[in-house]
Amino acid sequence: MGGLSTLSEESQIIKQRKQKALELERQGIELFPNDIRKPERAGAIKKVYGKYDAEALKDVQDPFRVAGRIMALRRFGKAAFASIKDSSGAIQIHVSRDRIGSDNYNIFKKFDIGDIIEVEGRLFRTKTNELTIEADHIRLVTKSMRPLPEKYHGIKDKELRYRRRYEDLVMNDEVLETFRTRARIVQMLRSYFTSNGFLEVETPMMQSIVGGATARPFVTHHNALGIDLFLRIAPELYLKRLLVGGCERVFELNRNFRNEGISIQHNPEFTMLEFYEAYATYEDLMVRTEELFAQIAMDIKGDTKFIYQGNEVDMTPPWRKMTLNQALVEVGGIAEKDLSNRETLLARLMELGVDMPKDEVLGKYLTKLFDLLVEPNLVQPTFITEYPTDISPLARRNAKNPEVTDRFELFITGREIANAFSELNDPRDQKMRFEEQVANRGDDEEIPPEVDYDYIRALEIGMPPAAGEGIGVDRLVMLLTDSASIRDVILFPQLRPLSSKRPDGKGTK
RNA sequence: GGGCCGUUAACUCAGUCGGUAGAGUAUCUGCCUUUUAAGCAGAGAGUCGCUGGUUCGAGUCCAGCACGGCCCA
Repeated sequence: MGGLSTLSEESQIIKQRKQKALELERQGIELFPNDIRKPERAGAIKKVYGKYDAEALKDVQDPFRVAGRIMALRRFGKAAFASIKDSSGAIQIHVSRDRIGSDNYNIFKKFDIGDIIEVEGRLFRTKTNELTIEADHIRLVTKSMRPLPEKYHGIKDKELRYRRRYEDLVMNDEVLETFRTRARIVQMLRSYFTSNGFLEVETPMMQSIVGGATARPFVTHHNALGIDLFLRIAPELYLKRLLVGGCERVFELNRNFRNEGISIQHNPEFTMLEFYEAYATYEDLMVRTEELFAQIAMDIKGDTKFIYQGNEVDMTPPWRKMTLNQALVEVGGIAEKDLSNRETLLARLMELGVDMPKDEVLGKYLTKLFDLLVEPNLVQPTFITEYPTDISPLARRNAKNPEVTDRFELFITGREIANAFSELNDPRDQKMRFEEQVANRGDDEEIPPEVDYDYIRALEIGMPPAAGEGIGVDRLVMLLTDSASIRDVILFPQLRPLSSKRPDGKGTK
């Protein structure tokens, strides 16, 4: 696509625009002035005077001064209408030669769609009853050297929208709306935890030993220390060190990095909220999660029931709870007697087109089958509990059945949104599980290659009984903004660079 | 990693059976002082993603590659 070239300087439109800019400059017009006083906001003016009819506006003597981007321009020789957009909304202006004088009007004639301008004048209503500013003064604020996308269809190509989010934001108002909602959700999460006595902290993004999740990390190198560092895949082990240190309620709201595939619900860097609460169990966290999510839904949607991608989601507590095995039987159609039968599980996986090694722990087979057969069907909020211990190395064993842990994952609209458990705080058990993990690692890059003995040491100092949870913030935002792709809730999602050169000259792959 | 689809003007898109490139918006020129996807008349604007191949001739057919989307793993 021609539009994807980095700077298509040759385009005649751009040449013409630069030419016009030069002409304005020669006439002594500043193209990028820096003495614009803070303008009034289009949205605020509309909010107040939207109620005034033509008669009432005649009594409003005060002029209003706005600044914004010209989004539409309809010229008629000696007068023109334009739509001026700022971050609060758009307002129409009317510019006539008789009112601003022919010198100024000739300058205005050189303004283009996309330019940012300042306009001052009184309000009136047009024949078609649109609230409009009759310009007394008009001034260029920032010259635009490049044409905006088509005014009616805007910018639709998803690749262009993600690569040039600035243009997407200019053209598609709902984009800013989505990110405003995102900001509100983040703010609500933060204030929920803060007001419940949780301390917000920041723990290392660069870690010398990865941990806290099963995922391939990004590797970087610290020159002065002469060591490789990993971008964190989770903050968990540091937050639990803080529990040891006496921070009984902590949370961190920040980015994690996982060196894995990119998909409609995966971005290499994503935002996670992790919180830890001493003297609580995973069952307490279920209640907390219900309360928190219902509260956010009420605030954003005005209801705990809302539509996501055509399906109604009902977040009214309490939510459905099932054990992993129950879900596999009832939703996944696995026979109960097969749940511990490696051969039949493997055979079923083969049927589904998944070839897994024969020597994996049973939990891997069960969760893989769950991913395929159950997860997509969990549309309404559902807590899945009793995850096998062999795939939950940081979770506390269930008191009655040590083969499973006191853990849940939360699924909504067929996606994992949260993962929580009562924390393992017995350093002996933790050490055993870590060492076993590392011993069986092979060359699995998703498993840390070394045991974090300092974390064991911390547990030996003593971590109070606690429960912790991670919430996928991007996915929560997707749910509440009815976004189909994680890229729609991340301002600058990761894409392959357009022209990255490899040493072998073969392009980017 | 696999499958399907896409990539043509700044943007949104057509392009038939293989015959040498089209529209709308935007831009430029002219007309136009109440329009709102303003209107009317005219003009300019293209490495048809890239590289090869088949052919007298390729946007179109074939192969490879790049980037993206969706689905699967």
